Amino acid sequence: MATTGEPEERPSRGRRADARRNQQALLTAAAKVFVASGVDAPIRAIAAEAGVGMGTIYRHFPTRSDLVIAVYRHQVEACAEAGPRLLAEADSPFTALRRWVDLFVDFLVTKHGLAQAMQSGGGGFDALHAYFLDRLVPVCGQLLDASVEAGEIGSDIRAFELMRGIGNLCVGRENDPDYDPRRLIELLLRGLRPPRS
Amino acid sequence: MATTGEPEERPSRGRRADARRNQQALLTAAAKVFVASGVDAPIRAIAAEAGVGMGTIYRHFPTRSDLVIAVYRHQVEACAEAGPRLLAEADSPFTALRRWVDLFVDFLVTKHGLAQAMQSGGGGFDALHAYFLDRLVPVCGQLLDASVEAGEIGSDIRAFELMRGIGNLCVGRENDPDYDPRRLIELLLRGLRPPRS
DNA sequence: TTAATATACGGAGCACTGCTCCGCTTTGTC
DNA sequence: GACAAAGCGGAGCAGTGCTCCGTATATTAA
Repeated sequence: MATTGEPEERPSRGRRADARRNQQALLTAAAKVFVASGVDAPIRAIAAEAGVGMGTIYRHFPTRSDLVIAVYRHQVEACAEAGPRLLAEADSPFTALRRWVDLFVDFLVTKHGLAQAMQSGGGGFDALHAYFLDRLVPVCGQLLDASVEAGEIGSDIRAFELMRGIGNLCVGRENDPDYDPRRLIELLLRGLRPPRS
Repeated sequence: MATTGEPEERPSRGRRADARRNQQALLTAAAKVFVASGVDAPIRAIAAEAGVGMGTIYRHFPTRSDLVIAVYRHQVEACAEAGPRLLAEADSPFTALRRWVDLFVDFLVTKHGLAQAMQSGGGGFDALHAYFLDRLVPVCGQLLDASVEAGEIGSDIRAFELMRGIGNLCVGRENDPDYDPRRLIELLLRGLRPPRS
């Protein structure tokens, strides 16, 4: 079963002080290790970095997903909240969509292995997959709907499919000069435009 | 170093009879296990299925890539050879490209985990990645060039990037009714069309 | 302050996997 | 049949995920 939960949302009221400290230390350590070794770094390495035992990390974050979600929650939220804002600010819904996709891609490609993990790769990442989708698909759907309404999009693509495709295109070794996911995503977006009359 | 290989191309002349038998048994066993458990199935499982020891499998196929390549070589070759043929047969270069991509996608999505492995996921799959690219990028490039020449393509996408994008879009659990990579690939191809005048 | 209890900690240990290494077996040859 | 070369098998090591439970600590009550 996927753990749905916000382990660090409630700031640990009523729990023991050492537990709170350890949870914070784990988040900090995980962020550091993720940058260095990717989101599928050995759990032991994160525990060591935080100076705690294996049991502690599993108690606070039963699955890998829980830890990754906790580490990146703020940024995912920011991305989700940017959707409506862009829609209000931009010249047109499609421009907003384009910018939002850019934001999303920026987030993905700077996190080593996150794009891979976000696609239900089959590790302990199921909850992560669900979290991203639950949080961002509606936002993407809103941008998509607005673009359709404005007649800027001809295709009947669904938000889930688009997001999954974008995520997939971001999978792979970062810093590869021969592969820029943005270029392909631009192509994908261009493919959404209505057929020439 | 990536083994460049063709271990089964030369039909084992001059080698001992048991070695030839085992190699064949391994190919058969691997094909079966790949279907059941994907291309990243435990090596032990393949060895067991073939009724040989660990040493034997590593002697014949030093890396996982070597084994995967050997198992699917025929189909990759068929795909590579289909390129020029389609170019000759089809109404237009872009139609040929479209059909070829279809062929490629068919191949990828029916092999559990192959698309994932083909993108240098970082396992023992480096040689596999190189093989696919060496063999298919030139074919794709030919189709792309012909399409550009015919004025059917406006973008300056390179073959490597396109193939990599297609491969990426095919990554993920097969048989997911909510995600059809073909739809996104169609969008991608549509995005290649020249901008409306 | 001290005692009692719930809470949390730590890491040994098991299962699984990749890969190597080397003593033993089989094959081909004379 | 004897011999060397070729090949085989699997024990064993290292890395990893995850669990389990004896021990330590924080908190509360007295």
